[in-house]
Amino acid sequence: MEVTVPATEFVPENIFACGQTFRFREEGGVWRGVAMGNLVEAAPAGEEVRLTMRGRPVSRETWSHYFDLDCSYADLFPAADPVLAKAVLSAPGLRVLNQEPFETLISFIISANNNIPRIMRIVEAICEAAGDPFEVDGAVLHAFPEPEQLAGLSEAKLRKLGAGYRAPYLLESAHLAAQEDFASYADLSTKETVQRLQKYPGVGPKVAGCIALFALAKRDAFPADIWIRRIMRDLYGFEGPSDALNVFAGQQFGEYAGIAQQYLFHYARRNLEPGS
DNA sequence: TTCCAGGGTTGCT
DNA sequence: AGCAACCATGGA
Repeated sequence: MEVTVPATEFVPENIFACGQTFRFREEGGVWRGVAMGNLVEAAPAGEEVRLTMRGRPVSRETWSHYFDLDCSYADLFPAADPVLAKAVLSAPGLRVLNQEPFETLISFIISANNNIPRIMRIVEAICEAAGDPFEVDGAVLHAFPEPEQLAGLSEAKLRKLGAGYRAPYLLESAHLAAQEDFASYADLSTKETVQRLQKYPGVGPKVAGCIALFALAKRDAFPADIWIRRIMRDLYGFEGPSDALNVFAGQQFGEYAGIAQQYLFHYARRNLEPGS
């Protein structure tokens, strides 16, 4: 499968290195990662970016949804916010993906009180330990595990892979997810979605917001990590619990507040001071 | 050595 | 309901 996209609408670094997915790396100007049992490559091709997917057959429509290609990222927000406008200008070609729910659930349980390079290592180790192997050009890659496959690992094994104290959360959540139909979340409001996701151990309001936004297409979900809280405090003068922050974000950024959140996250990490 | 990272859970008030 | 201590790990 091959898809080409205008380079102005798809900047791999601002998509894959933005903390929404943890399986993509850059090498020699080409971004590679695994999604939906495929090796995904994003390579520059003149005025376009060529996306090449190899592995388990997946329809073009599914890929289009994965990369959110049917959504134009121009004019998503109310026009009168200079901070957001600056953040948007600083991250051209950013897109919010629609990832697999179970992978997103597990990845963001791991993300709690953790940093992105380490999250990537742990996710990769879990895929190698429990995911279905597949071969592309003689290289062996691994899909993200199904819930039953992850549930088959021991707590000791998960700790050895770097999961630390989150190991039991991962196992219990994998067992729960094996009984779950994530398609049923399509009919729920963002608020109901975020509440229901918190039945998973290791999932609080922030992680639930990430799953809602990055996997369940709830574009008004507004997950607030330390960087988002920092930028909301310093540049918007807002501090408060996640419920109040969601209300504020909806008023300030509109129905695509989650996409605004992704621009702001990108901007904060490049322009704000760490710590405090 | 201490602090920090896309936080959550537990226990106390 | 709000709040603080605690939680594995590794890089800075």
